[in-house]
Amino acid sequence: MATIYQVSELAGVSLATVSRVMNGGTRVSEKTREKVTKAMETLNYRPSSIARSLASNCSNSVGILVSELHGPIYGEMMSGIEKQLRTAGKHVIIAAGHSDAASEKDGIEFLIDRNCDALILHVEAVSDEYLIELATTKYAFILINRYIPQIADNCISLNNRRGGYLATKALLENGHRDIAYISGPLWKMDANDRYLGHQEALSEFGIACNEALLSEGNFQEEGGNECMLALLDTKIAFSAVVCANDEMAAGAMQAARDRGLAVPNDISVMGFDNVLLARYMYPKLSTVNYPVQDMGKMAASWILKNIYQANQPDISHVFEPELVWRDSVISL
Amino acid sequence: MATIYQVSELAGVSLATVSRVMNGGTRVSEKTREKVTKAMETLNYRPSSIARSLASNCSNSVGILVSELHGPIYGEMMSGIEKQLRTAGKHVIIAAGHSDAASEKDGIEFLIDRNCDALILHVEAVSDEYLIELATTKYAFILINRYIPQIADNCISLNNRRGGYLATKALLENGHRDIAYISGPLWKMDANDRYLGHQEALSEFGIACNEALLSEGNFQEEGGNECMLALLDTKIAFSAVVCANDEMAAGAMQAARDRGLAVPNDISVMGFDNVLLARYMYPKLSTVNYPVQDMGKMAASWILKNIYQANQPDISHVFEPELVWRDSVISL
DNA sequence: AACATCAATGTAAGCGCTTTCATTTGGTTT
DNA sequence: AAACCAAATGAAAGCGCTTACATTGATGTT
Repeated sequence: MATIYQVSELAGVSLATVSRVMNGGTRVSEKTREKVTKAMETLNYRPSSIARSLASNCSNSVGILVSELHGPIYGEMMSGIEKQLRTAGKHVIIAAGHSDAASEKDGIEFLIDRNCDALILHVEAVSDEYLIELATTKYAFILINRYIPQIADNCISLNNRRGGYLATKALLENGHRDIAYISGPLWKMDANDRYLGHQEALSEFGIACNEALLSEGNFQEEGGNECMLALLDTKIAFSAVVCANDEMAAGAMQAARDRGLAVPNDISVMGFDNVLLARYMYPKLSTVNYPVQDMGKMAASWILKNIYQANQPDISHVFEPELVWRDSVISL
Repeated sequence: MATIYQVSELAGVSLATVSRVMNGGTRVSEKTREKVTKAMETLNYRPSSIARSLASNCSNSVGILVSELHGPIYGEMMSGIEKQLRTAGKHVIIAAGHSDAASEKDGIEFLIDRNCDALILHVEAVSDEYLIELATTKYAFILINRYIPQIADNCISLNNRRGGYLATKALLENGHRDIAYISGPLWKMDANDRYLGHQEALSEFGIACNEALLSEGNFQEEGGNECMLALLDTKIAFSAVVCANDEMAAGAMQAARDRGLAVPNDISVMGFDNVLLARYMYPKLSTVNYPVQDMGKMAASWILKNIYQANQPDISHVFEPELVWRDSVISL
């Protein structure tokens, strides 16, 4: 591996000059720039990103922590982030947090120890306080899918409440009046917001929210299944169920079928997130779109702008969901 | 940020000693080890991974290039890799190759420029020659899901042929005799191998392979859909179709339904890969399991063993697929 | 012609570690 | 008590860059 030293020697200039032509910025005469460039090519010179990092105190790396590397949401998110960041010559170091507080902290520490210039965090278990402290005292990061008022500028989130509202409103507008709800764990803010939106839509249509028609799930297929069964067991009639995410909707559909109910004819099902599999389900799932890839891109932009002083369009901190109409809901 | 220098000062020892206690290995008296450890804690010392990398000529990072960060397969794969590598204190830098030769080369260069100690590559467009040259002259890497005889030790792949064989054999054993096949792009080795397995099973049962019942798709849902339509249009009767991956199976099922055929009663559908969505489809898809997460882990082990001299169990280079029996196939 | 100015280039001091080699230390041996 | 030895420690030279500051040499000014 050729070093900058050998380049400088071959080109007959000083180290500083080589460094200058590498980094573009400062003025170097056209003649020497050419000499140096040619020397670099001859030697097939590759600057050592590590040495640069040490000398410049900037690693050009950003860490990203997601709950799981698999799973429908995270892939999209990382995809958006990577695209944006690689274009800018930054690289992405990944780690998984597994939705567990200790493990999430671990992941954050790990990334910090890796000298990332900044972090993109999708964490759900770690406390607000921890994050607030991290933000104010130590490290640059942006939070995806979470909103903490005290550090609002570090947050990029979805308007979950509006999403919940849209889902239920769509059902309402199509004649449904008895609507069950399968929520995520209500201690999670997004789950809670989505449910709030549901209530809002109901009350807008003058319908009392029947607590008996709420079942709290775990955001997973099997939870959706169980909740649906529980709902059916109440013997309270309902013509539609809205699920706080698509996986649970899949489980709910399955449960309905197992009880001999047809979707959507006997019961309409609404999802949330619009993950890939929503399109693959049968019937295709009506759901609410969560523009997670765009949000990933935006997070990357935030970092480019705030950490690397790059020009970037304005940052949106809250994204709006949209209804996606497919086949799992009928009009009454 | 405290540096090693401050630690050495506070502990009253030399830099070298601090370095020694950090790196465990060499002998340091218990007393000084304690002094140093305490000093580190007091100062909340974090070694700079960058400085260490520069000095030790080892970045402790491994680059991973996948076709897409989203998509059902890659998430699982990265998940396996990350788990394994992080446990060993290595970090993972990701990049996407987008199944395009130029873009894949780009990604590889990018990762090399990032001073990765080794690479894990899931590439499909780049040529064998390029990879052979890379392997022999320049860089350490392991290939996932690809087999190149000349550099077999750098490859971890699935026995695709056997998978194809298993899929068709299962159908055969359940009484199906007229079996259509929707393949992936046959220039891709995995697609071709799967098809070869299909033929093998047929001939084992003494059935001639009818070329008219082969339709070449693109490994995507919409391709599966089109192929199925084409197959149906031939008017040749068949009671089952095996698809070279699950996405195409989803498309095929959709197409069958659009033509008024029930799955599995009128037609059985077999997939391949056992991606997450196979479980979510309706009916649940019978398929062939592709243990991609384990393969990711194995790739990581290979690197740990070969690059970092860690103790690791023996490396398997080819993984065996297994049949997953679900609801999309009936017995005749 | 003497001087100020400024772009182009060079010098050298780090950045925070690892590692080789030399030195010190304290316990054993005789 | 002298001599010896291994274990513990220290000194210092890098690793391959960036960058503040110094130097050089054209050019323009008076």
